[in-house]
Amino acid sequence: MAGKSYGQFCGLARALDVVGDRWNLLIVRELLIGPARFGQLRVGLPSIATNLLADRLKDLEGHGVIERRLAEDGNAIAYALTPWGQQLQEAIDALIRWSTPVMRYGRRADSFDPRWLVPALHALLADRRTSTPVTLVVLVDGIHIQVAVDGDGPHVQVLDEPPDGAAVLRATPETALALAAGAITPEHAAAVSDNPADQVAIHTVFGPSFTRSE
Amino acid sequence: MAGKSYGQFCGLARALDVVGDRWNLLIVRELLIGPARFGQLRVGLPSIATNLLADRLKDLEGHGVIERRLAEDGNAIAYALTPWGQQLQEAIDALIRWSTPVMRYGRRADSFDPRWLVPALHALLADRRTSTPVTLVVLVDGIHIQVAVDGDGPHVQVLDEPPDGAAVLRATPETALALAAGAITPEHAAAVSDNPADQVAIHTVFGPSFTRSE
DNA sequence: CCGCATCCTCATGGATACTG
DNA sequence: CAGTATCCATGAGGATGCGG
Repeated sequence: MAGKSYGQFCGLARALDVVGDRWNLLIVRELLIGPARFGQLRVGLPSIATNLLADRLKDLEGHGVIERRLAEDGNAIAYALTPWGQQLQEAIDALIRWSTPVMRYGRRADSFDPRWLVPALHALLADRRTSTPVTLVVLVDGIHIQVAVDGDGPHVQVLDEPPDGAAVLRATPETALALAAGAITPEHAAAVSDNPADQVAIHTVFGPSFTRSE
Repeated sequence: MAGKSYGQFCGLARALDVVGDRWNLLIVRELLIGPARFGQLRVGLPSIATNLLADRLKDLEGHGVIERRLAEDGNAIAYALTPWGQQLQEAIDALIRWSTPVMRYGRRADSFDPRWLVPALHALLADRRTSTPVTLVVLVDGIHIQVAVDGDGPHVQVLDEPPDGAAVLRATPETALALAAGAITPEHAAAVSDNPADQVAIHTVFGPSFTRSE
């Protein structure tokens, strides 16, 4: 059921023994966005075979990376990361940052789920700090993604319903990524917004990467 | 030859399209220690099939992660990381740090190469900074590993020949890892050394993890 | 020896049908 | 909806061959 161990007394090899099998880190990515049920995982992992998803979930649970819970609606099962599993965010962030050269090629024929911007924005904005908290909502493909930056760093989450009164930046996936990666300037992106208040949030979140005091 | 793409417009998925196949990150780990020839890679990757190693090297070269060079001795081929490939260190560091819970089980029946302590020590000491540079040599299984910490962080490398005059800590693999991970105190390790000068270096390198000014 | 290429076997992944 | 069972395609693992 599980992949074969490398049999090496090495941290990297042992980490890969746990999460190195195909699909495993993508499942963790999905659960990093939030707890999910089997069917929801299938949506975020189009093209995974159901038997593989079931196998991987068992493996990850057995290794202590994820756990089964009761879903909010009572009797169904939901999967969620354990504290140890959540600590994979640092590694996933690093891999996402490393991938920026191959993301510049654009979407091509790949599938896309706007919720994937959650880990991406977190990774690319990981070093952001602000003394006064700032919130910006990025609207991509009809999904509202809230990016809040404070003294602890960025906090990114999907909003279930459109916010009112918040600064909103409507963007394509490519634009949102390029902005977070610093490949295009906030000035360029801000042009698409008409609200002056939005401009401040856009510049604060996506501005130069050194620590900002304001 | 190469594994199948996930077909997702997501940084993590694209990163895994490049380095997610079995053995790939372990090959990068070996090259992070230093450029190596085919045969040297086989030593650091016991149990890899030679055709797989050849395949993976082609894949990684094709993706721009590694490159073929002329070895030092002239006409042979050596493999080395490209600048982009070197940037995988951040991700590998994160995976190594994440693996500490599964490293505490000890070596068991796994194979071991003391050179694997190079990425491990780098990962576990990554946040160390000192205003005045400190150098400590860790001797494990007859291999001398130099750990130099300065204002830029730790610099870890294998020494080809024993140093003279430097502080040396003789340790088992488990002890070296536990020390770097903060699982045991420098006092405990320092007991194995008899040289008072060594004690300073041991405490500076392996002491509490907050930034040290001295 | 080193750096692969070829062949063969079998475990794993992938697609689809099926069941509680 | 949440998986399990089945079957086929593919890639890993291991042995061996072979030119430089």
